[in-house]
Amino acid sequence: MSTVGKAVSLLEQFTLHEPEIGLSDLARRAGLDKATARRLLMALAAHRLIEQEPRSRRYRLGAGLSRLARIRDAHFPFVRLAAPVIRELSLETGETVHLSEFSAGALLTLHVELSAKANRVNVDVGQVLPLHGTASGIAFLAASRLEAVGAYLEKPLQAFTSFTMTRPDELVKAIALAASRGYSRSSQGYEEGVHSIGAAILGADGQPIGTLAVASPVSRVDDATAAGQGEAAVKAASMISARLTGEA
Amino acid sequence: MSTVGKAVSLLEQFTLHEPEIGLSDLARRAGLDKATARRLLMALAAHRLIEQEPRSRRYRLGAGLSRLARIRDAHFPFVRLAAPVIRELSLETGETVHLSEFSAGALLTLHVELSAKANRVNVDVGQVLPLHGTASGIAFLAASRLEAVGAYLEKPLQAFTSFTMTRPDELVKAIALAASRGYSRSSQGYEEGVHSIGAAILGADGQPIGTLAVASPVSRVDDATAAGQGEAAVKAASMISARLTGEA
DNA sequence: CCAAGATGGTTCACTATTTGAACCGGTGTT
DNA sequence: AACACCGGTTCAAATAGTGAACCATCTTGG
Repeated sequence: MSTVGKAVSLLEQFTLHEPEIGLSDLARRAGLDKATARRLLMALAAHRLIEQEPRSRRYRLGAGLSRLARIRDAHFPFVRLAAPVIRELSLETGETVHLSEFSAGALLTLHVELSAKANRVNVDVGQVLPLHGTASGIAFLAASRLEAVGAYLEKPLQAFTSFTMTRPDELVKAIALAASRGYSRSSQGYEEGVHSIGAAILGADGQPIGTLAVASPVSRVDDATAAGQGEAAVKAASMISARLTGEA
Repeated sequence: MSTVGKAVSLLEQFTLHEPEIGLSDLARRAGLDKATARRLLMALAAHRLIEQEPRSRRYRLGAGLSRLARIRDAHFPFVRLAAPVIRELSLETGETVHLSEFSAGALLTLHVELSAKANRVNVDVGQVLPLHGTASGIAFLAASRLEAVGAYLEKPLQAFTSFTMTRPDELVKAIALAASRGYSRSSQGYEEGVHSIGAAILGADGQPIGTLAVASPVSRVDDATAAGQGEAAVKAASMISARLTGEA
C-alpha cells in the first residue's frame, strides 16, 4: 500500500464510538509499525488532520478535517440540503432514515436520523454499504445507466446474510421492480432483522449521486406500511434532488 | 517534505472559490511533478478523500472528508454548537462574525456569518490567522497560560500591515488589556481597513480552545460601538463555552 | 514494593517506495 | 497544419519510508 494509503487508514481507525486512540493501539489496528504510525501521525498533525490530546497523549481527528469538509460542503452541499428532509421523513415514518453518497463503487453513509422508538434500527455515520444487498444500493442501481449496472454484476456478489441476493438474475429483477415503482425494498439483505425502503437522489445531470433509506425492524413492516414508506421516500428523495439542482 | 505532507498539500489547494482543479494546475500549485501529483491523487481517491469529475476529469474534495469531519464533530461539536450563537451575534451587531479553533500554533477559521450590509468584511472559512495581529489571536493569548504567551513571544512577530504590533511589549500590553476587560480589540493589525473585536472560547478545563471575532470596516466603528460589540462578543463566547462543557 | 508488561517515543542501517524527465494521445486555438 | 495546452503513463535513479531494537514512564498485581 502507498504511504498515503497508510496515513489515511490511520484516520479511518477513528469512529463515532472511539474518537480517541493511543499510538500502539492505532498502529496495531492499521497493521503498521509503531514507529511508522507515529511518523505518519506527525505528518498528519503538521497539517492539522490529526490532533494529540496533550494530557493523555492519545490521538484524535483534527480541525483541518472540519475545514476541508466545509470547503467541500459549500460547493456540494449534499448533506446540508438533505438533512432537514431526512429529519422530516424520519418523523413522518417514525423510523430510522439514513442518507448515503455514492463514492468509489459503494455508498457512504453521511447522515442518520434515528427513530424515536425504543426498538429501532441503528445505523452509523461512516458505514460503507454495498450496492447489492441493501435497499439503498438497489435503488441506486435502478437509477443508474444500464452499462454501470452490467459492470457491477460482472463481479461476484458477497453474501452478508442468508437473505442476501447473490444471483445476478434475482438482482436484475429487484432492480427492474425498483425502477418501475421508484423505490426499492430489501428485507434482511445486509443485516438480520432489518427491513429497508430505498430511493435514489439524482444530481443535475440526472445521474444518481446518492440514496436515502427508511430502515425498520422487520417485525414492524407489512406490505401496506412498506408501500407508504416507499411513497414518502420517493417524495423526500425527489425533493432533495430538486434542491440540489437549484430548483425550489 | 514527507509524502503524506505532499498529499495533504494537494487537498489544501482547494478553496471555497476554487473547489475543482485540473491535474496540471494542481501539480503546479502544490509544487509537485504531474506524475507524482496524479499518484497521490489516486491514493487519496482510493480512500474517497478526493473525487474526480468524470466529464471534465478535474479533481475535487471527496465524500470521505465529510465522513471524517462528521465523526470528529460528533465528539467535539465545536462548530455545531457555536454556529447558532455566531449567527445570532452577527444579526445583533450587523457585522461579519467568524469562529476559529486553535490548532498547531494558529487559529483556523471554521465558520463565518457574513454581515448583511453591502460594505462588509469578508472572511473565508479555512483562513489561518496568526495569534498576534488579529483580535482573535490577542483574545486567545489573553486567555492562555502565561508560559504559553511567553513561548509565543520568543519567536519574531511578522508584520502584516503597517499597524501590526510586532514589539513584544506592545503585545503584552494589548493582551493585559484584553484579559482585564474580557475582549480584545484590533484595528487593521492583519488587514487594512478592518477593525475586529475578539473573545476567547474556553474548553472544559478552562483553557482556551478557540475564539470568535466581530469584524467591521474601520469607518463604521467608534469607541462606543466597539464597547457594545465587546460585551456582545464576550456574552456569545461564554455561551458557547458553557454549551461545550455541557452546561445549559 | 518491585517486577512484569503495558505505554509513548526514538534511532539508524537497509530497502522498497517515490520521483520526474520524457513520452503518449487527445483537444482546442491560431 | 502547427502549436500549446491538457490528462495520463513509463521506468531507471534516488530519495524517502521502514521496523527491530532501544529508552523512559506508567500501571498493575502478587
